[in-house]
Amino acid sequence: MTKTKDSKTEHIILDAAKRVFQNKGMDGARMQEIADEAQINKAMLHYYYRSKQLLFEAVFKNAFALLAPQLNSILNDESSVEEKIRNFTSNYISFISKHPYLPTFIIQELNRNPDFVLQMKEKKGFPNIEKFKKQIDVEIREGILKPIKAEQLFINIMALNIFPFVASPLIKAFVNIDDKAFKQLVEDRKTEVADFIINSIKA
Amino acid sequence: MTKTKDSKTEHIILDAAKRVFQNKGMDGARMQEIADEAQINKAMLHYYYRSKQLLFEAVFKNAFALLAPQLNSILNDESSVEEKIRNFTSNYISFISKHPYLPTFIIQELNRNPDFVLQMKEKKGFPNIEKFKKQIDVEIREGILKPIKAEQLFINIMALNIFPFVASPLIKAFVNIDDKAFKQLVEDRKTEVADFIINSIKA
DNA sequence: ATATTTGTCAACCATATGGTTAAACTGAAT
DNA sequence: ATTCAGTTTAACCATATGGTTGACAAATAT
Repeated sequence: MTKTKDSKTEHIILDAAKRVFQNKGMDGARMQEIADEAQINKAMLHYYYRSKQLLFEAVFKNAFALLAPQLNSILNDESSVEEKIRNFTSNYISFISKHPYLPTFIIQELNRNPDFVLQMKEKKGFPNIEKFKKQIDVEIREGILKPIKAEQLFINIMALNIFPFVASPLIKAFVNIDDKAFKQLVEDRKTEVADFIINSIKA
Repeated sequence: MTKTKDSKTEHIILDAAKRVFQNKGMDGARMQEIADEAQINKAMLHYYYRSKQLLFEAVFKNAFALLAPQLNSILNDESSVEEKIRNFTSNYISFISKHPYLPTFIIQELNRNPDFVLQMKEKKGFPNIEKFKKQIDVEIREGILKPIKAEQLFINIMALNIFPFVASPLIKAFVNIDDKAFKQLVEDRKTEVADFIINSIKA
């Protein structure tokens, strides 16, 4: 503890802002609503975070920092590709079930402002595919996997895991199920998705 | 032509609104910006569409009506599952490459207002999974496909095809490629994705 | 005890924004 | 030429919104 005030209020604000921003997005969120959510005066938001933009960025970075390690686990772990896929699929779905707004929030805001991702890229710990690429090539050469481009496989893994959360209203409507059935479907995907992928790529 | 004015201005407005709403979303869009985009007085927007909400709904329904038939092709066509998957994957990616904002827009706005999907569900031509379900069960019984739940397969098909467009800024950053390389990657997916799915489900 | 910094609040401000109005223009029908 | 419905515009309006200020309280330091 060198200097960290870490005032309680500051944390309460960030927490309230998280809820509001993740529900409504930057454009839909109102400073007053965040203040109400935090049960605090609106001026406090500016006292601690200066502006809506900066408060938003604090929330965003926070959210991103939560997601990045999840993805790094599949990109940089030491286990075999199959193990990684099984672990990731199960862990990721568990994780997001606890934070269902996270992926939608990040994807939505990144689309709104694509330059934003450049700032993230600077940071250490930003997910990078290089190591994964090498591993895939090795396992293909060893005959464990069928030939596939690491990039495509990675996109597929992300897509199969993340998409259901991002598109849940659409899926619920098309498949014609309620929240409860959807939850079950997602729960089943913890193994379904891994099997689906492995099935496809195993030699 | 019973009564259809279909005034040119009305169309110009809808077109401008499409561009602005699909870029910025309902909350981020400004009526003035739409008016500027249409090179027209702001009052015209209200003259033809009454309110921002109604103009937005016109745009949204329009967008949805464009997407729905694409999905129906995989749900209701007469061809075999494998054919459907190959056709859909190729057609859908071609289609969206021409309208890259469509899926993001629809998903984003549906998340903002999940009740909205209920109104869509009423309409005829709303994608429905029932027929597809039966077909999958038949092909499984015939030994053409490995056992899989139709719902999960459908989600997987949607995910693999749609996700790259929705999450493009994220993917470009992780895979570390520029717009051109991303385009190529997506182009490759026209066959890659179909192969990936078929590989996994074929008995 | 006193001064100083830090935190909190109600009231306020400038501007942006969705929406309205009343007048003017247009072009076809009479 | 006049009328009239439909169209277009500039000027407005009410409200919402991000942000600021100055007074005051509560810690913290001297």
